[in-house]
Amino acid sequence: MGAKLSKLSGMVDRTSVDVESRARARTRRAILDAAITVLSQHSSASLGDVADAAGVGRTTLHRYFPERADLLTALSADVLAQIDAAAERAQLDRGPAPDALDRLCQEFFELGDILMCVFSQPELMNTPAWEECSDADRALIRLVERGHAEGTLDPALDPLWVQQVLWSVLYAAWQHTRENSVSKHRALDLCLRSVRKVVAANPG
Amino acid sequence: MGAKLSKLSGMVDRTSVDVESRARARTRRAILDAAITVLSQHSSASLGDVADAAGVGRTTLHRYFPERADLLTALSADVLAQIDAAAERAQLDRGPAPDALDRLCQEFFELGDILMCVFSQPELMNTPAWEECSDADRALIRLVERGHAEGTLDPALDPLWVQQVLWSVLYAAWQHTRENSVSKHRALDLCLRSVRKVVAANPG
DNA sequence: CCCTAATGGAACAGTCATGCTCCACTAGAG
DNA sequence: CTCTAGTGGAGCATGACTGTTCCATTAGGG
Repeated sequence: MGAKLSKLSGMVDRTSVDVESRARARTRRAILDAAITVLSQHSSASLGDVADAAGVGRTTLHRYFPERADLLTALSADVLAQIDAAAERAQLDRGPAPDALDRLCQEFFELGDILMCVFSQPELMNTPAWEECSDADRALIRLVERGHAEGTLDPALDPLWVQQVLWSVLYAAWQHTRENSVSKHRALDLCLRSVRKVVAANPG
Repeated sequence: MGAKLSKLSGMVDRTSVDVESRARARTRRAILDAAITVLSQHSSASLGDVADAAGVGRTTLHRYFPERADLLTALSADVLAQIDAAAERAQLDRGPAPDALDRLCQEFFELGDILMCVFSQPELMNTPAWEECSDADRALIRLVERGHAEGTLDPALDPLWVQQVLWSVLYAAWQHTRENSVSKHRALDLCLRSVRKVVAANPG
């Protein structure tokens, strides 16, 4: 991919590069979004299904991602970036730990299908970049340790477990909306309430 | 399948039927167990992989389950039966609701890969028998409603949500053992502690 | 020991996703 | 308007999985 782009940019001037990038970036994004939607529901969907969902031809998809592995790699990177961005928005280092966890929960909940992708494709997160040390992961670990120090988070729950529970309860919330036709608002409320109760420091 | 069995039983006497059934039942069980193990990790694994894991030839697998769909149907029924059996063992109608939920959690935790199967293959549970009304489901719903009446379970959490959280925290616990090399004992402890905190009625 | 059910391997055709090429079409920059 | 990047469709070769048949071998009951 890099070879092709550099070849193109060598053929045209700077302004043209921008315009091209706009068109290509739009298509690329459409494909990635479609991939997230489709693969979050059926992890072994064909590339044709993804192309259809993206509203592009299979040929075009192959032009952007020559092999299936290329699409998955790009998908992985995109998901990782969006998760990190959500964690950034939550400003985990600010305010009481339980409140910060609330904010993170809400930001992650908004990710929707991206969330489900991570769950239904755990093997997709085995790239070097995901080796359990994304920015979001590290921020969350810091947050939990801070909560322990503050006495606001249950000291019996180590950071990795808090992370597991957070993600799985988010998953539960989305499943709750899908299977039981519960409103997103209600699901988020249950999610927040449940996570808060789990991580709360024992009053005794 | 039924046709073949009835044909066989028509050719031999009663005692032989039992012996045959023993051999066949053993192979059948090996295949189902292998399917649970393999498909819980890679939901689109080939039948050859399942046969290998079961220690039988692909031909033999096809003899028991002519088509892939037949295997999945049998798998679904088997998983459902094992879940119901686990719920039965938990005796949900006995004792305080939180304690009963604890027992259910422990029984489900022991199911291991069966648990992961349900998670990674939700589409597999779309058979008539699974239409959200298995014995285990109904028992759990009764249990939560009883807890609400007793005042021992949080009235803000409806039965379906409790079910979602229970399953997803169980999933989290198993993932915790897989990814973070945590002992099963420790994971179960965290799981029980977390579920208890979530469902507890607010003291205030 | 004998016999049969049960199994495993090999081979085969059919199906489907994939990766690739070629060509015609369209929109948008100049 | 002209030209080109971008696109979409048809077609083709390939490989993997599937479902099936046939045959040789083995384990276990009588």
